[in-house]
Amino acid sequence: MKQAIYNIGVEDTMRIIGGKWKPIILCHLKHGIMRTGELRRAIPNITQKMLTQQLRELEDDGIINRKVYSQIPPKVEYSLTEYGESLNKILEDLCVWGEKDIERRKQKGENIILLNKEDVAADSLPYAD
Amino acid sequence: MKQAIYNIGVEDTMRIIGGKWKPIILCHLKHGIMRTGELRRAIPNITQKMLTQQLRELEDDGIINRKVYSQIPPKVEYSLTEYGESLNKILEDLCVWGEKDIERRKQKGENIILLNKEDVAADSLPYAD
DNA sequence: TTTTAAAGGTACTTTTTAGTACCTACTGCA
DNA sequence: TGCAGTAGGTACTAAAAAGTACCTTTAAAA
Repeated sequence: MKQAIYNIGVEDTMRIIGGKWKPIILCHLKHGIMRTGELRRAIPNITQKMLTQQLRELEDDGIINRKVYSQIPPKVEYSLTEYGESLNKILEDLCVWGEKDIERRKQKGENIILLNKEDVAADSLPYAD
Repeated sequence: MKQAIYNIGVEDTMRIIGGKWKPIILCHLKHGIMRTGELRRAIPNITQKMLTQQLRELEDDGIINRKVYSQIPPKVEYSLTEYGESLNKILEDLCVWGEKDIERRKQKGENIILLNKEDVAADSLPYAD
């Protein structure tokens, strides 16, 4: 059995949700169940390979569920596990912080664009400013 | 001027605080001012090069301050900017989630160790490696 | 006189991560 | 008949990130 040694908790968190695609995948899944194709369309530029690979790792870490329907053509649904949902607040905060940061940089004259503010559910979320 | 396009806020957040070392550096700096050497001792295994490089990038993104004292030998202090402090809650949550996750995995029999629950830390102590 | 400590620079190499291209199976539809 | 949609797998390559080794400056201490 291989041993894992961490110096600080955040190392473990980042091992699990870090990288280029995992935070994005999780930020979509926190809204509910999604099929593979939905995720692929929701995440422009991700390849089938990277999507599947990242989903497998998240599944192995107990963050997401993979539900396979035995039918043709195949149907697979992904969702956060109960444990994965313990990340909901963090994921939301990460999204919102980024949205505000982009807004801030835009104000400063940077050429920066956010395509989907899909996350905010704007009317239900009071901005603490 | 180069253009930055994001599909979702979390992409920007991760660009700024993601990677192997930045979350760790920031989790230390959220406790207050630290000198370069303190950070180096607090983060075992980080090299001088990576430390400086990551600190520069965080500075460029407006997250941390770099205060240079004109003296020999040199003295440089790093701290979160006011803007950087808007990440405090997120950083704390990332740390705590990881600590709990490590505890959970340990209970499940995984061979996993957390050396410093850094929030009680004497994080300026020189650790032998 | 040599060494140490401080902070950091730079060229180069290695490792890790991500991307490309092409493959599977099955069924319905035009 | 042949292609689209669905959810993958796999070998190989490219790019990004991180690591190694060695360099600088200066004052004080050994």
